[in-house]
Amino acid sequence: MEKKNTEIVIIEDEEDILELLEYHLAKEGYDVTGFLSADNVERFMEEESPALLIVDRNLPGVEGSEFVANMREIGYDTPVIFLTAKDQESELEEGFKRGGDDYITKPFNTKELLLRVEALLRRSGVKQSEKLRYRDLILDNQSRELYVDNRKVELTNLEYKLLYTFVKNSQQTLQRDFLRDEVWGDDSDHFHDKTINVAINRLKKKIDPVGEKGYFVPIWGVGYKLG
Amino acid sequence: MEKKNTEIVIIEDEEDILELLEYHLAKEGYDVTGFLSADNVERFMEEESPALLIVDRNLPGVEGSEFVANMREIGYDTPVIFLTAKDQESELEEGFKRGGDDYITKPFNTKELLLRVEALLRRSGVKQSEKLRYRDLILDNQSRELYVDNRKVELTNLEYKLLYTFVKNSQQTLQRDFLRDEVWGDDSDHFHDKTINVAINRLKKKIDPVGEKGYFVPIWGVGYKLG
DNA sequence: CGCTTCTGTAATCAAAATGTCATAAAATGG
DNA sequence: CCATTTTATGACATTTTGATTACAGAAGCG
Repeated sequence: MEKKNTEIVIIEDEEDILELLEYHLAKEGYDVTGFLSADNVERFMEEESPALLIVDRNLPGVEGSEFVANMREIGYDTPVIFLTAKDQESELEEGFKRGGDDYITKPFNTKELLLRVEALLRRSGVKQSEKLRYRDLILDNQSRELYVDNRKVELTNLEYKLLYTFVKNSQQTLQRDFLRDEVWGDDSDHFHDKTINVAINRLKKKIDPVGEKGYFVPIWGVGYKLG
Repeated sequence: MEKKNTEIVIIEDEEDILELLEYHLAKEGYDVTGFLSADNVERFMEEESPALLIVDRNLPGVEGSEFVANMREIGYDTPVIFLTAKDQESELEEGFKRGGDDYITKPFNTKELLLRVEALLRRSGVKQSEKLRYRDLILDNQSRELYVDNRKVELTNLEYKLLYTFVKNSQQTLQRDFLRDEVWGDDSDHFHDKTINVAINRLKKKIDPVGEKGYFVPIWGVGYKLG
């Protein structure tokens, strides 16, 4: 999912709705944190810097719009989507005026919510970095991170370059010479025969420790290709 | 009105609605230019750079969403509000996917439209926030001050630039070359390998003397990223 | 000037990554 | 099925890189 690392905070006192939201957003690949009240949200934001807030207008204790107004005052410009049960214009207006960026009325359509979330994130400049994917691998060149089946896997520089080269040229069989030039650099003198084997072996173990995925298929006498 | 000089373009083939929109938006102080079709809009945008487009989805000739998609393709990222007569989810989705930023269904409530316009303009950077945040760090570019967990911390010029570069590009892994260009300047010849290490080390000690926050994560052989 | 502060350089150490080698396993061609 | 070639794997050695500290030149400032 391309939204990895995008954190979303939801503040909603109705537990059912909170869970529903968490479920759908998490399914889209967002990192979601839910709160039943605005109480500890500020502290959380200091620690995590979420990209988006989804806030119920009618919260117990501090009103949702009031909370957002406070956030704005102390300098946060995190985008906000308000949830509002009623469809009254005055409330709606107040929400916007206090610094909300969008709102949606309950009961809401999940798809619409997701679209609004996406649009708001795009608007607010959350970088949708270009991502390469192959099967369940996702390479994020912006942050130089690899996700395997949505789990982050740490790679060394060499491993990353190697995997990148393969994913960039999936479909093709990559010859050893090609890999040497592309990954190690043409200048590489004294290139040991088995260096590539070892490197691929290490990479394989990191992205598929069990060895059931068969990402790399050796082409005898030629090189490797993705499988 | 503080919206003076903010130009808005409306493309709407129903003349009544166009006039209505022009009237209300002009009353709010925007500079409004209406078009009955998308025909001459591109030329207009080249000359005027409006801050916002309001586009009917169902235009004669070129479709509204198609028009916007074209605009995006040739590089415009002007925010767009779509007007759509129908309430079909598929259409809705298509509009968002093609790069529109919001939509509103006809018949619409004028007040809501105005609120959306306001929110969208605010979000798209008409109003700049001078504060940059990351977790519990607050960088105030106005005064060049840094607050860590609401305590002011003095930074040297270099340190500020360095930290600013990181916060501005949180999410990303910043390569050493990039940092050198960005913080030290491209002219910097004879750049010692470890200069960046030392600079980051000093910065780390200032903003996190205990060393428990882990702001900077080294990416081996590449650079650093915020963690 | 003389002082302080900032910042680059160098040296040392530790950790991580990568290369090399030895051996096992697998594929190929008779 | 065997001999040969190629690849896989694990252990070890080497190299590269980063953290940290100390030092010294440079820049600002009174």
